[in-house]
Amino acid sequence: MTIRVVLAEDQGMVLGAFAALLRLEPDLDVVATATDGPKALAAVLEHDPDVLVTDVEMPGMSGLDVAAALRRDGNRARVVIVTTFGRSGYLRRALDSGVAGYVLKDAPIDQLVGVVRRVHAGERVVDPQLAMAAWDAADPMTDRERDVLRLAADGLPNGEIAARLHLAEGTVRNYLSTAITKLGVRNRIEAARMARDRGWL
Amino acid sequence: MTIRVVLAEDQGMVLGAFAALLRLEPDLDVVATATDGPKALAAVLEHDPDVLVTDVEMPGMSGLDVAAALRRDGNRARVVIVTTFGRSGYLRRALDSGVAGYVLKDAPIDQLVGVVRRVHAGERVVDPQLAMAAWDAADPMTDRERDVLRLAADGLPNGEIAARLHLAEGTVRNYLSTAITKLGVRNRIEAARMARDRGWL
DNA sequence: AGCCGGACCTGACCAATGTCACGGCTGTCG
DNA sequence: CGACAGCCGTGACATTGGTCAGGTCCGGCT
Repeated sequence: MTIRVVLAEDQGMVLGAFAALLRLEPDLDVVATATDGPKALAAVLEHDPDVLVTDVEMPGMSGLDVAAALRRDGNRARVVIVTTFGRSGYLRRALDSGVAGYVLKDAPIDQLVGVVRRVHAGERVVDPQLAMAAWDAADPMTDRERDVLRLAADGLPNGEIAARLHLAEGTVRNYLSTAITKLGVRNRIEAARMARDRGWL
Repeated sequence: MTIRVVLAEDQGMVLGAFAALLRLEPDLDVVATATDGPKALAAVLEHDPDVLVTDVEMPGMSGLDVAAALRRDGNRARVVIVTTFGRSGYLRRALDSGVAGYVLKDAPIDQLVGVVRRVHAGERVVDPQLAMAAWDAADPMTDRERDVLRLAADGLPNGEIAARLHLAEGTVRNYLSTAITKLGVRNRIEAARMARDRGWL
């Protein structure tokens, strides 16, 4: 009774290393790999695996988007997210998307194999250290503030942000100002950095 | 005659995967691993390996810094850099630091093992796709411009940048202005993004 | 020597950003 | 209903950021 796994990760070398490692386990079978979001989704639909192991940040479609899409389709595959740093905002969205496991790339490698097995057995597994952090920092920003900050983070001037969102320039300034105040920072750059670090963008 | 390797990479899970993979090769021996720059340096000094395989971005000290330090000490270890995306500026600095190999994490996993062997045999190996890109984009910024842009990228206001560098505020503005002009962008945010993407910070 | 180019540094000026006080709208609770 | 709280949207005003036109100093070249 082997566990059939699909593996998605955009960095080819890391993907290869994870795949080689999972194949070493006699009860695991890596049936397909993918290097971006859409390919990951297609691979799951084609191979009908027990578990999808995926990175969050991938070209085209994030691992979270893939998980949400599978959820909508009623696909039976259980999803394990593997990500770089503890962006607590991601975890929140991941849980909303029905993700079954959430592991940090900082963790020791054995943990990955363990989580795949436990998730397949029906458990929901989240790195405990991260689970703590997720709840003490809820996103304080409104949708509009997030929209504006996202564009500002790319270096767009207020005028252009206003044009894209069909707002007055003063309004854009206002949203940025409230975002800056809520996050307790000094300007849009620090605000963008903090929001990004916490997975709020 | 096994090749003795030290492996440095800050993400524990990736480190573990690479280590497991290299250990599968009969002619390679992973004698130590490290999760930050200073530990990598210490591990090389203690174990005197043939090859150091290291990430660029690590806490404390970058892989490039470690390579430069080894070079200065006349250490015999040959250095292979493994990094995420093709930041051409990094490659330039890497070659200056006497690095022997440079591989992208996007590449297939087999390449890593091959490069380690070829580097140990005395070759200098650089991902050819990347080697091209490195020379068509030289860093146009002066040292001072880089200093200022680095701090601006962290969100510091001009006044504070001026204080840290013992400059007048007008001077800071001027450096940022020239950097913005040279890079052909609209503001400090875009300038920081571009410089980062190209490995110029 | 005199000239030139480039990095470094500066203040004055205008444009972009951040703050504030204010309305309109919607939903909730007594 | 009326009071309240929260999000959305706006213009006027102060602060910060970007541009310009210089100035000094140093090394290379004629």
